[in-house]
Amino acid sequence: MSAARERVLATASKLFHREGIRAVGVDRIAAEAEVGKMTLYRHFATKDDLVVAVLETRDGPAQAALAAAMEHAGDDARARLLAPFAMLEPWFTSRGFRGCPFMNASLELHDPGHPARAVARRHKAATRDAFAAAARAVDGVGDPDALADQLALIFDGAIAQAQMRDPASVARAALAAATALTGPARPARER
Amino acid sequence: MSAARERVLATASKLFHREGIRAVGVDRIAAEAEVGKMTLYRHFATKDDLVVAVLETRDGPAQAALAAAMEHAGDDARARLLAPFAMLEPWFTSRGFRGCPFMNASLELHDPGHPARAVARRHKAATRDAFAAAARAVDGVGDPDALADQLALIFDGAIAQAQMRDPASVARAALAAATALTGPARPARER
DNA sequence: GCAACGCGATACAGATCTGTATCGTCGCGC
DNA sequence: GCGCGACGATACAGATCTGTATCGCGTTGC
Repeated sequence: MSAARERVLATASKLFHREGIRAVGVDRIAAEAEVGKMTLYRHFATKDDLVVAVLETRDGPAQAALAAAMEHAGDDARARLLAPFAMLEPWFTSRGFRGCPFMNASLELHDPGHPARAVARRHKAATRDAFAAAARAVDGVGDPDALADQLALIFDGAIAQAQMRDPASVARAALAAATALTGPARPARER
Repeated sequence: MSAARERVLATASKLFHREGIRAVGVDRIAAEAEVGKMTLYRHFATKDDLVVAVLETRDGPAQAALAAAMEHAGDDARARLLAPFAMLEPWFTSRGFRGCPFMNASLELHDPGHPARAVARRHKAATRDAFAAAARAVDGVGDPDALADQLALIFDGAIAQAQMRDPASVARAALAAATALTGPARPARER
């Protein structure tokens, strides 16, 4: 609604992701958003409220990007399920890669009761459900829900490890593991 | 060597893990370690130095715990390789579970050049190598190094997700994925 | 018995953080 | 044309953080 509010959200989102939540103060956010500090506090009562709002605005686009990667993979259901893993390597090696904002927030805001962590939990549940829906479309998958749990696990593991090991080899390992767990292509011929 | 230094290290390790690195100040560490602030700064020139020292003292015991879990699994090489994944569920559901200190530090200390992140990288490389060594002992594993990459990925993914999803089901998914990727038991009979 | 050193306690400097208070101004609706 | 509300700027309060400076005590080696 408000242009100032949008500028604050976009600036905070960028700075939080690039430098961390605790490392960026509200003064800096207001200055870089070219907004008075009181304007910021009129829209977001506390910094925690701003953090929650930032994560909530990031959830939609993040899910859309996952869906777009699957959609872009074409008609084959197995290729669609594995498409997110194929895009990990270019993502990890892209400039400014900083991991998953929801995971970062959860681990940085150490208190388990922090409201931002509830947003992260919802985001992770939605991601897992997207994998489950895609897995149900693949022939020969015995337990799509169990497979979705495993793929979501690999997905987040790759994002976490990409910041502690060689990102390209982590991405390749994730794709290999996801491919192996999904099973061979077109086993329907067997039946 | 110094008793005061040991108390500082132990106290910092506990507080950093429980409440986060940035959330705990040096005044609090000195007070809870029953040590003067200047004593702390005589042993560790800066807080970053203390953080690095804490992580370095945690590396040895962490590797030892992994090795002990494998050792405790008995003689079967495949069971030894999978033993770390079998212990995830009790670990995740134990009181005070706070994830992996090295991963937490890496994501909390957002700057990629922070010296603590180098310690975390070494720790993760050592963990992967432990998986690789165990994988080489298992019959029927085609590429132990590739399998080690995948298992390390799942291990860290489980630790990360355990803080954002139901820990017990995350642990079960990790064990299932690791088991599936390692392949069937005793395929040597085939050849 | 004494000198030296490690240690604890405390005060301080300087920076930074969240959140509030105040004031002037601009723009839009009525 | 006018009043009201949103906005920008700035100063401030109070807390907290890292790192330094200083002083006095106790223990230990010689």
